[in-house]
Amino acid sequence: MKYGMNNLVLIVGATCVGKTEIAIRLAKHFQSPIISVDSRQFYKELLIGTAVPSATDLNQAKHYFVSNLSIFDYYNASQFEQEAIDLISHLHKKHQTVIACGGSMLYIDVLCQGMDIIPAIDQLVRTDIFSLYKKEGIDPICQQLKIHDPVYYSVVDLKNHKRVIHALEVCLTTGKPYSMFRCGNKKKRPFNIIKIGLFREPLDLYKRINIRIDKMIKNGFLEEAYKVYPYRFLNSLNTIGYKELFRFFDGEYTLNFAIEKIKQNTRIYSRKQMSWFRKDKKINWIYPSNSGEFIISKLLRIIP
RNA sequence: GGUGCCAUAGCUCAGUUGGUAGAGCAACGGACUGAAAAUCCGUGUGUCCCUAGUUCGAUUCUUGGUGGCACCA
Repeated sequence: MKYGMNNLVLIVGATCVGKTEIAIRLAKHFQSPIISVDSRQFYKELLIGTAVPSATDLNQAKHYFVSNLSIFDYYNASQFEQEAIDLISHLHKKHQTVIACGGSMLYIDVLCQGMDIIPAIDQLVRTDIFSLYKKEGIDPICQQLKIHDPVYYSVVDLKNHKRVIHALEVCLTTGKPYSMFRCGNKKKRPFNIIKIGLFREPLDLYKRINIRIDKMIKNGFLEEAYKVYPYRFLNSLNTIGYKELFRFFDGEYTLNFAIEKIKQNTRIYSRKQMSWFRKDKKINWIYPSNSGEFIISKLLRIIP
């Protein structure tokens, strides 16, 4: 680590592992703000179901990217990259160490190494392609992609409609193959990044997940979800917890079944997170089952 | 007590005209560059309830058990 350089201490880990508590302890130690890297805590209408930190926790340190958007806003990882990087460089003027904390895998990677620059998609192109997909399925989209970008066509998962559709959107908007923009360059950030991963054994984690979800229900998750039920078609509401409760409101699920499904899908999500994080060799893993003081003293040995 | 039906993967069930078996869900693993809590992909050894018999060979047919369900007394 270079002397005198600014730090970004990034706390990652599966949902429910206990990131918030550690982040706040560190933030208090360094007198530093916290940047949330959680793609669902952005939305101000979603509080209980996305487990945003409590009011008390939020008062312990200045938080950014929490409740900063509405469910009606369009947002993506590239926008987050720009906003977060600008904010961090601003914060580094006052704080040598800034804390970041969250579990959204793509957003974490984008924060650390950036994303390729792609022109904004034309809205007309987007709706055209989507209605074609709705009408005729993925095949005609794949065929068009084959013509416009044979390179990407040969590597993309052709069954994953989101990838295929996006690639074609870029081709048709720009008139150039999507693979031209997709170079995968990793950006160097002008600060040290210290990645800390919190790990718990699955059974321990699953127990915490169950407790948290039961608590959410007790704290009024149903009311919160019912308020946004009319807008269920929004992407921001295609979210674990909300989507299962919507099916309960539809009469398709009983409440108990919906709650079981939320727990189950949260477990699955935690495994997907771990399968992403396992590949990242820069993460320093620690076990948060130890006492808070012990962990902080251990972390301070890692952080320059 | 009598009769009938059922017993196969963690669960719900297919199936094998006798050559040791497969779907859905669950579980687990993986991918991931502008919708990412999204989206997509991969993985099935299980005493085919037990016992005895027929057979080269039984999860499959027969006998007798055990358990469950239904109907009749």
